Amino acid sequence: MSNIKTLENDLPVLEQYAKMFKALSNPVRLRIFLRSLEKHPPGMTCDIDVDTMLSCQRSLATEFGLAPSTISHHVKELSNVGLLHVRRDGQRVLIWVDAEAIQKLDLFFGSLS
Amino acid sequence: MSNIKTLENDLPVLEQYAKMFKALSNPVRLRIFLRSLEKHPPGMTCDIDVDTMLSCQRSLATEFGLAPSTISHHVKELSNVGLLHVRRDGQRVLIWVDAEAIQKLDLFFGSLS
DNA sequence: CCTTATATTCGAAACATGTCGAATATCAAA
DNA sequence: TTTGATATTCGACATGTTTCGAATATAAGG
Repeated sequence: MSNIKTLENDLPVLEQYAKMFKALSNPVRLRIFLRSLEKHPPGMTCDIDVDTMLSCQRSLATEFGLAPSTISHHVKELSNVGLLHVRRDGQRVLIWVDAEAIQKLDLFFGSLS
Repeated sequence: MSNIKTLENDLPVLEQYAKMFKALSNPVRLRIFLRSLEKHPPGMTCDIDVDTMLSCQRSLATEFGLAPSTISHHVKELSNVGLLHVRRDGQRVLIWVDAEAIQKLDLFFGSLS
């Protein structure tokens, strides 16, 4: 299943993958993605471990040397393609990775080698 | 090994991955990549199975409905980041995927889940 | 050497992306 | 309800991407 021959001709699925790769193609977004992953490993749900989820885009902004609005923009792009989940929690915004998306990407490259 | 904590702070490596994702972030390039993969599975070297390697960018151009110069450009982008190998063979140009690059990408997502 | 078939480079046009700061929105706590 | 802290949206700008066609390059065969 998920073999190359099938994938190669499934244009809609191909475009979906392309979008995910595009989301990860920016170093800033890739860092945000990995940071959220560290704080909130896939498998846990939002309700189990809220405190360890990555929050505070402002701290990311200062750490990366970018404007908060830029971080906000990148987070949105990641969530638009389903790689990240976003939820407001008071003043902060919690973000965490989508476990299924990672699995999908893992399967993609696993099926190639 | 290749754990997230390390990866997250290794900016040069991160940028390398970002470049690979960018190369795969375009549907046309993703198709070219998968096509070359099908024709020439990783593990085989160029010398073993030259005849089955993907060649003829012109046929790709007509198949994708794009100008030959556009295909040439995309192939170059893929090879620039080490995902594709290119070799002239007479009038044609042979292209095939880099097995190591795929393995690297597989490892990347494997280490996340 | 000319012709034909392929591939690449180049310049240009249209479009998308990354970034900022200002304005606005959301929320908690005084 | 006002203030302070955070996040988002918006408009603008610089830069990058995608694509083409024309010009050039490379190679095989007459």
